[in-house]
Amino acid sequence: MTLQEGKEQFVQTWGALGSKWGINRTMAQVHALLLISPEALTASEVKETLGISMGNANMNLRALIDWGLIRKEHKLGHRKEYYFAEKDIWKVAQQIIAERKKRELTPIQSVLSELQQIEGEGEEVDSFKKMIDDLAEFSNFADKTLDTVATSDRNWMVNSFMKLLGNKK
Amino acid sequence: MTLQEGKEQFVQTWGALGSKWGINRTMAQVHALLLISPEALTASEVKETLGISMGNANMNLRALIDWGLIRKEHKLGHRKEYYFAEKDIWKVAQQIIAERKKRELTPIQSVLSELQQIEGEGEEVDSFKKMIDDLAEFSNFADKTLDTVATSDRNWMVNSFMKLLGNKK
DNA sequence: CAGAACTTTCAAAAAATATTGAAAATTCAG
DNA sequence: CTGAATTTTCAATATTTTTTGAAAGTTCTG
Repeated sequence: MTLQEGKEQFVQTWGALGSKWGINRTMAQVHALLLISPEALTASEVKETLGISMGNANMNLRALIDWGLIRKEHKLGHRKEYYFAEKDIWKVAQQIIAERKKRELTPIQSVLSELQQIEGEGEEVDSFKKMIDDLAEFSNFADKTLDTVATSDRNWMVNSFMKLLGNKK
Repeated sequence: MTLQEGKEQFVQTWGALGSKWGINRTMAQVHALLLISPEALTASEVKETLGISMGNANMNLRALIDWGLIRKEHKLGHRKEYYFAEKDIWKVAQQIIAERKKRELTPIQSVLSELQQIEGEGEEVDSFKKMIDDLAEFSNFADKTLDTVATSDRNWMVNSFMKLLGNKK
């Protein structure tokens, strides 16, 4: 397999993975492309490489900036904007965790608190409340765990989990 | 908020969450419905409650069985099949983790090993290989961590992560 | 400051995904 | 076994999501 083939397969694979996780396939491909690009790229280069329209390239680049996964760069003497990705995979993971937590976990927690307020008594109400309580407890656990992971450095992560693995039995 | 309203909002919310995570909205709603249903339900009841077709109900129920999140039950003297969900949220989480790991992480790891085989030399090849290596290392870490989480009981999970949180600083 | 280069927006079109409904298959009571 | 009840399948349809492309906006050079 040549470098070129490898890069293409990587972009495809990353795109497929993204779409399984509720992330736009093209956005994931743009991210993949920038991850393996040593140099910052222009929107036009992204457009050409992936065979997408300018508007599409632009929208997905902006979405990636919103996610904190890539940044813009002005090159002196150049008119165009250059885009480059955070290359440290551990930081990438932390950023994704932090964003999804903010976008999804927090709203769920607020819905769960509301649902804990339902009125009425009886077996049915109790069992509903039990499920909501369990979910709230679980999401609390997830919240704390993800916070810890998302604010830790790589060495801490690896060490702690290795310890965890060792302790288990 | 009444029980009925609460149940409806829960089903809606769970459906919306699922669709953000690459899970069919209706499948997530069916799951939500069974999670908060003290009794096992027939496909017809699911169809009626969610206002979907029989075919759709059937397909999503089967998908949930494939995911190991619900099971069928034959009731003596009844012709119909009854469906019920695993209610222990920690087990549900473990099941989802185990399934997604099997369906997504494993295939990615195999692609990454292939990509480590690319030929050629030079700066560009080295930086590509570096990224692939980093991803492989990360996915290994994720694999082990998720394995640990997915095979542990709830108390072990809570305790360990609480320790982890305590140790951090 | 004019206008070329580049970026952004967004309504319309295309593509991908989910749903229906009707037919086929299966199951089981009588 | 028979046939009514129920479940399953899947091609056609509907819905949702993504992409395009053209127009508007912005920026910066000369």
